Amino acid sequence: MIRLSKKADYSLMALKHILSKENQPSSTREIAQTYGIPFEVLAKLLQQLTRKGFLISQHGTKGGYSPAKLSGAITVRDVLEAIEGPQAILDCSNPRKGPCEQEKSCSVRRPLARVEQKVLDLLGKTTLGEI
Amino acid sequence: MIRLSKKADYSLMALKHILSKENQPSSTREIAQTYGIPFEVLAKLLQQLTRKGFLISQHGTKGGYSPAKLSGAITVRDVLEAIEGPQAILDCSNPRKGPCEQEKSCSVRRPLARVEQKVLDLLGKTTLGEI
DNA sequence: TAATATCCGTCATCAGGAGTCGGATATCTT
DNA sequence: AAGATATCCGACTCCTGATGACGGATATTA
Repeated sequence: MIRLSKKADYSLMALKHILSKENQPSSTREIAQTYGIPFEVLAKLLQQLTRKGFLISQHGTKGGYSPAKLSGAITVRDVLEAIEGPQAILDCSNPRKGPCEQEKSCSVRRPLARVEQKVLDLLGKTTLGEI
Repeated sequence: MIRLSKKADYSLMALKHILSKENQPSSTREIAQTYGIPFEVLAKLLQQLTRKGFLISQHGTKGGYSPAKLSGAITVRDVLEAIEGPQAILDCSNPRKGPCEQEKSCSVRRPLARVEQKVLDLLGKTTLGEI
C-alpha cells in the first residue's frame, strides 16, 4: 500500500498550526489538545522538526514553538524526509534497505523509478503554503 | 513512509513476464525461479490476478498463465488495487479504515487529498506497456 | 520556589507485510 | 490407469515497523 504515516499527518497539521500563529509560540499541549494528537508523540515530532530547522523552540512558561521558515519555503517532501528519512517508493531505490535480490533479473526497476521520481517531484513542489 | 509492497513489485514483474511471452503460458515455477520470488507467494498473487481478470489460467502439464488483456490496457494502479485493495495515501480517505479522529479539526485534509489524487492519477496513467 | 515548558532515551503494544505448510483439484503424457 | 505437472485455497507462523506510553532531566518565567 501507499500511504502517509500518522507521524507525517501530525507533523503537517502541527506545522500548519504553528505557522498560522506566528506572533506567539504554540505549546505541544495546546496543539495536541486541539487536534486530538497523543501528547508524547507530538512532542517528539516537534523536537525533530526543531532539530531539522523548521521550528524554533522556547523553554519555560509562555514557551513553545515558533516557525523558523515561511510556509512557502517548506514542501511536503521536506517534512516527510525530516520525519521519516529518505523517501522511497521502491525498496530497490531505498538507501535504508539492502541490495535488491531481483536486481539483475528485474525488468520493471528503471521504468518504475521514473514513476517514483514523478511522485517525489510532486511532493517536492507542494508547499505548506498551498496546504 | 510511502512505498510499494513486495507483493506489488512481484505482481508487476510477473505480469510483464507473462505479457512478453503471450504465445505460451508461463508457469508459477518458471517465473519464481527466473526472478527469485518465493513460489507460494507468487502463486497466490497469480491466482488473485486471474480472479481479477488480468490473466487466464490453464491447469495441468504445459499449463500456466496467459495474459487476458493487452499491456496497454493495464495500469499500475489497476494492479495495485487488484492486489492490495483500494489505494489511499491518507488514512482519512481510506475506506478500509474507520472514521478519522481529527476530522473536524484537521486543516490539511482537503489540500492533501488533492495531492493524493494527483499521485493516483499518475499511477492510473502509467500502463504496463510503458513499464 | 513553584509552575510550565521543552528535551530525550527506553520500553510496550500491536497491525500488517512477508512467507510457509498441507492438502485439494484439474490436465497432460506415457 | 497412473504419474507428473499445474493451478487452487485456507490457515498458520514470523517479524518488522508504526504507534504510543513512561520516567526523568533541563530551561524559563512569574
